[in-house]
Amino acid sequence: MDKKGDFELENFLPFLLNQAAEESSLAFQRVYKSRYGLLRTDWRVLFHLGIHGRMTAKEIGQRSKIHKTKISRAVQRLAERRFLTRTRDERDRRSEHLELTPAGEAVYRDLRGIAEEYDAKLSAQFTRGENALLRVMLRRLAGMG
Amino acid sequence: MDKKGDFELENFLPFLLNQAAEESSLAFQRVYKSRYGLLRTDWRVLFHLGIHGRMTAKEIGQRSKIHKTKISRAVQRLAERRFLTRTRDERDRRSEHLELTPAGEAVYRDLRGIAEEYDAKLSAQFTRGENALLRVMLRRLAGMG
DNA sequence: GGGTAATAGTTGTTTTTGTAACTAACAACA
DNA sequence: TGTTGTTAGTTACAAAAACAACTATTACCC
Repeated sequence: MDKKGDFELENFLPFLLNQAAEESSLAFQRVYKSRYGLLRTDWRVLFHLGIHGRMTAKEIGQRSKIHKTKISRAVQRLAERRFLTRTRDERDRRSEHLELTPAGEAVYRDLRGIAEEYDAKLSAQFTRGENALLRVMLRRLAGMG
Repeated sequence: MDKKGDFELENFLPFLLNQAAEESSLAFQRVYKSRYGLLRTDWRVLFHLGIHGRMTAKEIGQRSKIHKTKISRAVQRLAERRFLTRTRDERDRRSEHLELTPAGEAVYRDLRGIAEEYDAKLSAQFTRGENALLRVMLRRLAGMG
């Protein structure tokens, strides 16, 4: 049926990973977008702070590999909505410490619960071993291995 | 070390998939971008035509799940650069058949070779069985299962 | 100390994307 | 035929991302 060769886009890992990433992000995206008006970078930053507590924009960047301009703007949006506070480091006045406000914590807890549920639902289609292996492989591919 | 709970962003599938997708796309992206000035949607459309031969924008959309406006614009760019030709279907004059020009074919063959090589390199870190399982799982997650 | 380089984060400008509304062609059917 | 609905693809405008240049502060080192 297909014209030439045996190359299949559907087996090309970068393509397949992108499709899986997009599809699996959709349902979760709808929640943080419609419920809190957050952008993708927003919830990621929020989660980093929710998980690790106070950190600087730089530290978030190191962990997430999100570009600093995206982080800067996400922090602005989150600060405007009083989801986090920024306090200058007095030892190094270039950087500032970011920390969730109670309101930010509440959003984090809510989204985190949804994330856990959603992750469980995705994982339910596979066995325990398959899930473990998948994560190992993805971490390796992500350069987090 | 971490402040609260045991939730780990690094295990959340949508996050992990995105990181893996981005990281694994980087090297290939550099090639099609720097060598041919193509965008992500451009090479995908190009590959669909390279693999399946003549098809309409709609058919590409059905297979790839790329939105029709993105396809429309990619087709425009590819047509401008004479990588493909558009011919109206005389039976249904709303749609047109897209087909790679020899120049487009050449680009496709080049990129396809690079894609195959690159995919092989990525796959080399895993066993045969692991690779097979990974693709099955990703296809399922991508809704292509 | 003074000059140069590095770092944290921000801002401005250009590309790309997302969304919705649109055109043109066809279909269905009274 | 005419009316209404659908489909293929495009265009316009708003939202977001990418990239480069910028400010402010600290570090290095002669």
